Amino acid sequence: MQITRAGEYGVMGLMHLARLRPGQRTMIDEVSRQESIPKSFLAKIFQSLVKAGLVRSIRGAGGGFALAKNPAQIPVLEIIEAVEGRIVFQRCKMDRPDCEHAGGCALCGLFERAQDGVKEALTRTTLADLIQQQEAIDLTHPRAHR
Amino acid sequence: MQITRAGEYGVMGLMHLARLRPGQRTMIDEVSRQESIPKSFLAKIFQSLVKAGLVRSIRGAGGGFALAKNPAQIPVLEIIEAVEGRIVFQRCKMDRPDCEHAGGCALCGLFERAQDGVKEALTRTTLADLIQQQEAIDLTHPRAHR
DNA sequence: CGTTTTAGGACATTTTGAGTCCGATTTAGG
DNA sequence: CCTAAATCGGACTCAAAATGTCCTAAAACG
Repeated sequence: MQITRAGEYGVMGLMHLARLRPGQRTMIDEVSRQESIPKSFLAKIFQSLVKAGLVRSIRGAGGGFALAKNPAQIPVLEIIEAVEGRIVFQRCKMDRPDCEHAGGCALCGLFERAQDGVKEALTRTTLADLIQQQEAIDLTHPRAHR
Repeated sequence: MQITRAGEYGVMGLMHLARLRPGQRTMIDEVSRQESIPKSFLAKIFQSLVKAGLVRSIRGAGGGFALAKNPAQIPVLEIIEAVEGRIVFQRCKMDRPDCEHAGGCALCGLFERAQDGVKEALTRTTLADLIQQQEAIDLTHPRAHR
């Protein structure tokens, strides 16, 4: 019951991209160093983000990555699900649609509500919100690195 | 990002106990068969529930398990956390209290809100609610086995 | 062409999930 | 007291998932 490192790194990576001047691109190596994320792991994560259409990749010398959408249009849930796959708590319906609990079992109903609780929180906050919140924190609580 | 089988089985086991006449006890073997849960796995899960004070165990011949509290006094979250350990999404504060993000980082804040979303749903529903909901479902959507 | 950079897949390692097994302990009943 | 019936607790196994690493290919710039 946790968000994986991969998902977390994905969000951090996108936060990094979102802080660039619009249109500017940056390389995996840069992001990796600045955010202290293992480079080849981050590379793989970015591949998922590209496939999900959140990031634009430019190959070859002078290439790199850039955000493909406005940060305010990217709910954090979308980032995490792009990396981790869809969040689904409830099991019986997904394993087999003709689940023995068909018609709904109380437990599955509850799990679905719990899942919606997570998703709601992760949907309400966008990448833009996250950056703005971070700036507010940095302002009132300054620290050398970052 | 899921509730584990162990947690799920724990809730199912307690639902089973809660359906007994008050004061009545039942054996692991009985619960295991009726709910189709591997016996020795369920045994281990029940140990956690006993330690958490949700279930009373009676050892020796003629022993078994019985609910230790009123089902209406048992939020499902309590069951799941008894079995799985506490639900904590956020990682930096727990790995080391002097986390580099001290003072709060935006991402941890978000994860905390997501976590609260799950916990809220699992706290609001009690074991008694779950059983009542299940009865309602069984009524409108009858099926042979259970 | 050669260098830089992403793409993609195969591989390695560690942790977690999901059980199993077995000896110890407790208790009821004969 | 002895035995059968239960839970207790820990060690163990096995598989899957998380977390990376590595290497070759492909693309693009100069």
